[in-house]
Amino acid sequence: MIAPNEFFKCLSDETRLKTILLILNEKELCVCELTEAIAESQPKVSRHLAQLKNMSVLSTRRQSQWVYYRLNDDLPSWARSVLETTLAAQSESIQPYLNNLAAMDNRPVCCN
Amino acid sequence: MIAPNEFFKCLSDETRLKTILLILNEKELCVCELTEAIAESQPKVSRHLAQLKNMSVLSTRRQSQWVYYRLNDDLPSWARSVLETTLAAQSESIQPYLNNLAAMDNRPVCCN
DNA sequence: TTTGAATATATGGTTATCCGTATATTCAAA
DNA sequence: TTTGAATATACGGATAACCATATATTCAAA
Repeated sequence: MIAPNEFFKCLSDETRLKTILLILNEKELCVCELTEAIAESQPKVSRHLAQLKNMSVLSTRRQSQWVYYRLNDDLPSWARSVLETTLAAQSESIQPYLNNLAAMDNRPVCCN
Repeated sequence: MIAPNEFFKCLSDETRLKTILLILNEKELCVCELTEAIAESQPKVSRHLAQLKNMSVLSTRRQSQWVYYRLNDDLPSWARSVLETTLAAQSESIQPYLNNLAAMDNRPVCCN
């Protein structure tokens, strides 16, 4: 049961907020997809994702070499609602990152 | 036009989040009311309020000796919606602070 | 015009956050 | 069983955030 201010702390970093909104938009994404989409270093992305998983905001699924992150199913409904509201207001500003995703070479094929 | 992650940073501190939710619930509150409600030092409360005003989350109105803080009317609707959602989910946990307010001695009378 | 209540700010110190770089781990294909 | 791609973590250093304490400011009543 994440405390509200702790949840907001998760959203207070630009990199983390971007990744969360992209994941919310795409259902699930692996680390290399996110790294490509937001054009940040792999360790930086990975570190923030680990933090979000640790805070129970995200959960993971391993698919051979790839680790897919998605929203934690147990996220409280108020928190999910906050994210949906934010995504709706930011749909335009995340478009460039979605474009990067679409243009990605050798994008792993989700098979599950 | 506050950036979403900056707005969430405002909510990431427990003291700031408490004050914002109380203000949202009560329409407007002065510094001494907030200080009494959440039982924190006056400089601490004042500093956080100044920060929230600086970020355009709150606005102020002077009433002789008292400075009343309220939500900034220009707050983007997504941000206001986030706050409403959070307040609805936290109405129980802010109750003790509302009780402190109600029990406050020499509470300034709002006359405007 | 002095006094006291309400509020704001300055100062210095402590802790938390974030980052780049380097390295470790895991897994599957060769 | 070695190699390379994907991911995770460790380490140091820089900056930001937060706080307690002390002091300044503002205003109205005396």
